[in-house]
Amino acid sequence: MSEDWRVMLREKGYRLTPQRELVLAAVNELAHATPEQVCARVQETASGINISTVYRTLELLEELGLVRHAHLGHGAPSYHPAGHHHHLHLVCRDCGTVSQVGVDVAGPLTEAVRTAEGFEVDLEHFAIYGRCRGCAKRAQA
Amino acid sequence: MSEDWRVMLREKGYRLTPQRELVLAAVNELAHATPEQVCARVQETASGINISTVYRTLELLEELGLVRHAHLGHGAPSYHPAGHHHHLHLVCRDCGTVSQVGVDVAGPLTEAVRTAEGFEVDLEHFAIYGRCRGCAKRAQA
DNA sequence: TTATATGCAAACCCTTTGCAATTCC
DNA sequence: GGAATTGCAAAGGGTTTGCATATAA
Repeated sequence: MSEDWRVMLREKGYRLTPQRELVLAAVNELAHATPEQVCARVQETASGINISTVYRTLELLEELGLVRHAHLGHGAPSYHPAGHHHHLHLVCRDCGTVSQVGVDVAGPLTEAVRTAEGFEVDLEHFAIYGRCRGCAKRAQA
Repeated sequence: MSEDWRVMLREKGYRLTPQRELVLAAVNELAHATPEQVCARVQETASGINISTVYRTLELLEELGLVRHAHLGHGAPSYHPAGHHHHLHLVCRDCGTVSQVGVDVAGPLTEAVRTAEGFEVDLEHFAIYGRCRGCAKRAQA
């Protein structure tokens, strides 16, 4: 499975470039990273790479199903390997901490919305906002 | 209740300005609007108002609990009156349509996350991403 | 009177685009 | 060789900032 994507690239008429390999490797290593962070990582190896190449490459890798992105806040999105097992992101409005929970907690909501609206929910795309345990305690004090 | 906020403003040491009245009125009338849209609406009455005043005022009104904002997509946030009864936003990844459902569908998720993580969920802040009925059908075809 | 609020212009962050130069196949 | 890809620089959307001017209280 690790080499398949090079084949996939070619089959779709794309070319295999060092930049594309490095960007994919960076996303895999960093697990959750903004385009800026991916760029910084790649520049450790290939100092010449440009931020616009990173953006174009992330878009391509996402189209190929190799990476995905999630919006965890008001800033830049976060890219992660598509292979990672699924999880929701919990973002604390006060301290900004990001934690994760399995998608299964969303089962009833997903079902309810599907039944009521015919809408297919993808809760992984946007973070779930709220207050973490510590900040919730602090807020009610 | 409609005039209370002027009192609240003063008590906190803020001043009552025409700009603040107009921005609040615009949010109430538009129900869901970006800062840009609020600005445009206010300019119908007071052509001189500046976009930075709109940003500053929306922040203030939110601090006072008079308006709230939600992130419905990658673009600008959407401001709405705080009084409105609560609802979640469903955003279709394909056609972009925004629909609404009551907060109650989120009950089980809210409970599960609270129990498991001590995290207090606010599902209204970020939209729920996915595919609306029409686009879901189209996608599987 | 005087501290707060405004308008303006400039800067900011994040992202996209046009185009000439480069590189993969 | 020729099309796809890159780097660069410039522009774009959305937002924030510093500062002089205006205004509510």
